[in-house]
Amino acid sequence: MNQTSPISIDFQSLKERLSSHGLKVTSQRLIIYQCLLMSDDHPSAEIIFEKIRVDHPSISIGTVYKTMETLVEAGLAKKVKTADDLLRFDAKTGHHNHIYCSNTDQIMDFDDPELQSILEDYFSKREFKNFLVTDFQLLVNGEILDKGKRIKLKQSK
Amino acid sequence: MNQTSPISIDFQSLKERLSSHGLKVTSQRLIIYQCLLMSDDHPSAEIIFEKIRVDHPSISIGTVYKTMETLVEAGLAKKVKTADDLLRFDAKTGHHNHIYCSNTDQIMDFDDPELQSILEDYFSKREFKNFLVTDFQLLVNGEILDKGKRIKLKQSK
DNA sequence: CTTGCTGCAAAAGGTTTGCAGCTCC
DNA sequence: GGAGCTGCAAACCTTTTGCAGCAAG
Repeated sequence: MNQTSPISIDFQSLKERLSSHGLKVTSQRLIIYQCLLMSDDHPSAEIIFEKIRVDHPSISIGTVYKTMETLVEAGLAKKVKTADDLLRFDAKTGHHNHIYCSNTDQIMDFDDPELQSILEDYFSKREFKNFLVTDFQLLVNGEILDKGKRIKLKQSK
Repeated sequence: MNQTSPISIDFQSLKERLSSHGLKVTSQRLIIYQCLLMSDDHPSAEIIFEKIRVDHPSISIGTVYKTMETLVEAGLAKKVKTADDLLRFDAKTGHHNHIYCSNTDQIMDFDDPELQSILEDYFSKREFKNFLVTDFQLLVNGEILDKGKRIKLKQSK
């Protein structure tokens, strides 16, 4: 878990990825998408906005929301949600599970081929009456024991 | 899945359950808790409010929110969240998984002892460095094939 | 040129909060 | 009688929307 993304994040490949998904290439989309790809912490729209704003003060929060929605629709990002709150995003669109720490509010990727095959095996055998399974995801909740490394990102609640 | 709750829902037992959890017994809490227990569809605060309002027009939405929060804190209810949106509630506090239909916005309980033991087995063997697993939950996404039975509850989106 | 994206500001939910009065214990 | 609930309304925050102007293809 927490490995770096295998996707190259130079603007040229991002441009190609956007246009191959039928999206117009704009500087805002490139920056937002790049920011998401460089984040391994499943940022919210607000967090992406704050990060980008440092270098691109004219960006607007509405654009971030719209772009995230567009990326999700295009299949270039996924929505993630925890037992607590807030919508957050993930550039890894392949199947994987998540670990959520309720103390620090961190979401970490949790990729384990063994678990994956256990679950796929189970679902291939299991029949659902009148229900088509499109996707499944395991969310592991718990607490990071390694204290003091991070502070809670959330604005209280 | 979709079995009726094993919890008795007469006011006397509800009173006892509330006070044994250190909560004052009020008519609003009894009604709200009873409504949640009788629901197998993981209602939102808004839905509970609408259901209750029919017979108890003086109830306020703020009370419903506060009471739900209180019940969750007391361990008498759980929060549930889907890949889409909205916070919803579940009176079943024991470990179980959920099935979510993105077409109708229904959340169904998904209790399978076989799956449960597979997962417990996996987690007992799996070690997490610096992470204490308190809970895990599988969310199955998909579509109900049995069309026409229900309409989407959600107010668009 | 035309489509569709951006920025702005206003609006729209859903949820929380402050407070006075009332209830339960 | 006092702690702690309730109802009401206002506030809050995140997200969405409408629209005029602008940029990409």
